[in-house]
Amino acid sequence: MENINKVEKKWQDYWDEHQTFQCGKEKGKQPYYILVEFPYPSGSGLHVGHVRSYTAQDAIARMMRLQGYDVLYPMGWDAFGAPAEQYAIKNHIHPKEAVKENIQTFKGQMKSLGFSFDWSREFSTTDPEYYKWTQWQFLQFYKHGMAYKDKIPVNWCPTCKSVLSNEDAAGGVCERCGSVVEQREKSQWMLRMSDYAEDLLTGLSDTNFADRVKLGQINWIGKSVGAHVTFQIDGHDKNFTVFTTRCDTLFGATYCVLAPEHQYVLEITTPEHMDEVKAYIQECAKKNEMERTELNKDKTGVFTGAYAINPVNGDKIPIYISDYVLASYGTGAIMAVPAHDDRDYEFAKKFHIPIIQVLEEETGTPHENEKEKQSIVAVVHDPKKDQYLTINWKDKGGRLFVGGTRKNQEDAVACAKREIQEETGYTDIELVCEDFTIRHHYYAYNKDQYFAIEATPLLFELKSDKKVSQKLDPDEDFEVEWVDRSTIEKEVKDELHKKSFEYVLNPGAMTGDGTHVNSEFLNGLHKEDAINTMIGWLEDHECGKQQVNYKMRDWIFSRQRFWGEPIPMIHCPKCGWVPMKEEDLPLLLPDVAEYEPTEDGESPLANIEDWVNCKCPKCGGDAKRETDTMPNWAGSSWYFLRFMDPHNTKEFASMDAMKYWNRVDWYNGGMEHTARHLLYARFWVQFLYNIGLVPHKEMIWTRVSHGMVLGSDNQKMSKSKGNVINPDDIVKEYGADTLRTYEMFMGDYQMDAPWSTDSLRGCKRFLDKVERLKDKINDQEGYSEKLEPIQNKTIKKIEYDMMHMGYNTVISSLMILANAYDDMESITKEDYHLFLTLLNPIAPHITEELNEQIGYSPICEGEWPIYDEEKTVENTKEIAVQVNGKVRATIEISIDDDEDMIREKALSCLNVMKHIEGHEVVKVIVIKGKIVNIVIR
RNA sequence: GCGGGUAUGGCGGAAUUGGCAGACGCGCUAGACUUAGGAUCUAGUGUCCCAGACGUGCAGGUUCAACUCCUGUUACCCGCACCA
Repeated sequence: MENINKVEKKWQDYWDEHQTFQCGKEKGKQPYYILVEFPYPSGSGLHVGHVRSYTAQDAIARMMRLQGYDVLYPMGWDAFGAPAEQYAIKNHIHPKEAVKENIQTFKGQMKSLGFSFDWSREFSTTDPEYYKWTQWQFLQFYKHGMAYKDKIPVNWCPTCKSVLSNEDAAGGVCERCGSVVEQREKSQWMLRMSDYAEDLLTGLSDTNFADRVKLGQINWIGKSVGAHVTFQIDGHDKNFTVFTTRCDTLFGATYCVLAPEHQYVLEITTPEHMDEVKAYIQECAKKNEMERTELNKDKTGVFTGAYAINPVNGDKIPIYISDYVLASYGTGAIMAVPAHDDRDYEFAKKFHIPIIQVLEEETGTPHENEKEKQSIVAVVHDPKKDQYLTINWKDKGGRLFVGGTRKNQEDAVACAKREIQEETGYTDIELVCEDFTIRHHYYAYNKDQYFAIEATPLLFELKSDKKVSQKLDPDEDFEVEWVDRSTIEKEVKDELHKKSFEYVLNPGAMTGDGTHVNSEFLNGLHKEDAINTMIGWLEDHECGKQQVNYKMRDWIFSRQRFWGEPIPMIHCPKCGWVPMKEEDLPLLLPDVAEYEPTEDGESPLANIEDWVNCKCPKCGGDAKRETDTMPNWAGSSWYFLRFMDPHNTKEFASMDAMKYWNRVDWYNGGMEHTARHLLYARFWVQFLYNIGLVPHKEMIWTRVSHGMVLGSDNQKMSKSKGNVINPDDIVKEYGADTLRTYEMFMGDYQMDAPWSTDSLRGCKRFLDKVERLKDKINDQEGYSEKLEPIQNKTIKKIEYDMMHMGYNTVISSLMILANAYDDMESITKEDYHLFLTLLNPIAPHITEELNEQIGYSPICEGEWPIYDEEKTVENTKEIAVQVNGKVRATIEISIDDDEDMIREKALSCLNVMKHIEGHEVVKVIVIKGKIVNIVIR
């Protein structure tokens, strides 16, 4: 098409002039709300990644409008935030100006791509008319006791001079600038999001989020059910509480650990340990989170000199402090059970703390009337040959290690040494490790007896080949063989011996399920029952109770920045914190030229005296404003509600408008926002619901996430890699429709896909071909009969695929349809118009233009075609005939052929006959309309 | 370590319920039309020892039939990461 950009502009202007995409105007249509994450208007302009998701949602919006829905597809700007502030500081302009410029760029780009947004609903989170309501909602949080100020250790970015949320400081580095985050104490506004942990979890069942999105939410909330257990401190009139998910292992607790920041540490530390403890605490304070959570870090810690009393057995167990216990999770204190927790195991090994096994893994099947025995499984390793000593019982038991029963008073090691000597003759061996016992059930045929044995796995190292003669019973008929590891993995079949080998080769805590031992009233119980029994015991003895814990904490809601919504709170020396009067909102940001953060980390607003000084709304006395602003996540937590009623000056959105649109039917965004933004937004909405301001507890029904557009080198696009594609360049050279078509065609929408300019050209060729098809138009009326099946099938497929995000197959089926048109001598005008309508949601400009050229009224004002199910079925079909699962022929079947007929046809194929000749036909499977399989012998 | 995802030609990727693997596009090869081709058209294009056999990361299993279901395993990607 000549001058593609001019044609595109023509139709963009047409849509603007006719307000084609304004919604909510007509009564009686079914509303449908399609949402894409509104962008942060950065200085670098629209990314091809934006184009991908906006086009996808645009295609659905355009199709559904033609189908008669009242489609809300809005766009706005999430424009508060650090980059705009930084940019403004650098260029000595107000961030407002920078944002205005960027919005203009973004909007221009979006228009040039023909997205069918309802621009009449546009707003920016930085508009006072919008952030007035963000502030108003903050006041509601405050008034309902959901916002509070608290002095807490916070993540401090020394470069941005700002406090960061845990989320923004993920991994111990500032998300914005990458600096290493420090810990500081600061008074911060907080929202009680943790109160909503359970509701946020259960609310997921009222949504249709993709599974991976739901999982992201669940993991972030991090629920764990466990117990609180209270430990008395020996010699003190004090106790402390630990959180544990495994209170069933309490009999195995051999020490406790407090976080270095725990309030009791200095009080309980004995004088002789004080110096060491203080030094350790200091060391930890210096370390930032990054260092503390460093990979594979060795456990560190010190003994306080104090002891705790284990409530179940009265044992005195040492109290340590260590930074592997986090002050911020649970109670900041743990009971340590080294036998059954990996971290405790590691710590206990390092500090030589006793390890008590209280849980035995079980193998085999339990049976009545079992005889109890204690036994060993001894693995002997020869380091010189890297082989293991086995006993090959051949068909009388296969390959095993040395095993045997413990005699009276004999310990496991002695027993193992004796058995090794008796069965193999080796004597010069050294114990490497003795692992946790395993409970094994088996049946001994020779004794006609069921046994339950407690077996100790042991590992020895062979020092030399020194041997004495074996001492065998007459019935002991086996070969002693040294074999390597792979042979053992293949040939040792016995469950107990297999497990034992695994145990001794990878010694560590036993964290799985099993049977309790050494645990008095829990003995014999499995994990689940034991936990319940123990909780009952703890509650009866008033030293513990069931407790649920969440990883998710309260939301730190303060930022020491200029470019955010001011928090509408006033501090009065007499009245304390006082909320602003609602009628005084919005609290505007001042128009000043300087807003660098202060050195001590106060918000830039603190420097602006005119602004800070005010009167107390309660007593009228001199007071000061809060100078912190809200985090970036605030404005984006409710913007989708505002789109339903964007010009309302009395409410953030009217209940009527929200009831009309009902909720966001389909929300698309990046995977990177599916955890945090979505959680904040849901929390915000649930709160509004609880105070009666929105119609549903969950206002977002479906949430999907798109894959990234990668550079042609398969790497994330970035300026430094030089692989960035600017959508403007593509639009200019190939046109918006080509870019849109390509981005929909490039691959599975939910997965990352690399950019390919070659493939883009292919899409251009496709659109050119569509244009050329116009030359085939004849002067006949209606649809070409020959094309009707494929036309109807294509309509059906496109509808299905669109709603299932199969955009790439939407286009491939359109390509197939185009090829079918191309194979025709000629096509009718109606055929052509149909094709243009189907392609229109993806490529709206060129289809409108061609449609106009053949004399039709605009597609955007027309209707989506309705397919005829009957016509999607073709009269004849070719199906495959298999012989023993291999395709040997194809046959043509007619729609009314019955099974016998099809069987007949299949069996009479020449090639099929050749393959069944001389064989017996066992059966013939006929799957109607699909396949015939002839099974022969 | 935990959680999730992915693996199919030279490339991007199809295969809705187990039913002809490789749709569609790119790239490539040959030819046609052309002064020309980054235009268009025609034919071809998984591999091989090519009447056939083998092929969806690898090893098994279920089935008349497996990319699809089950068991085990490897690699890569993403998220979380001492969460008791």
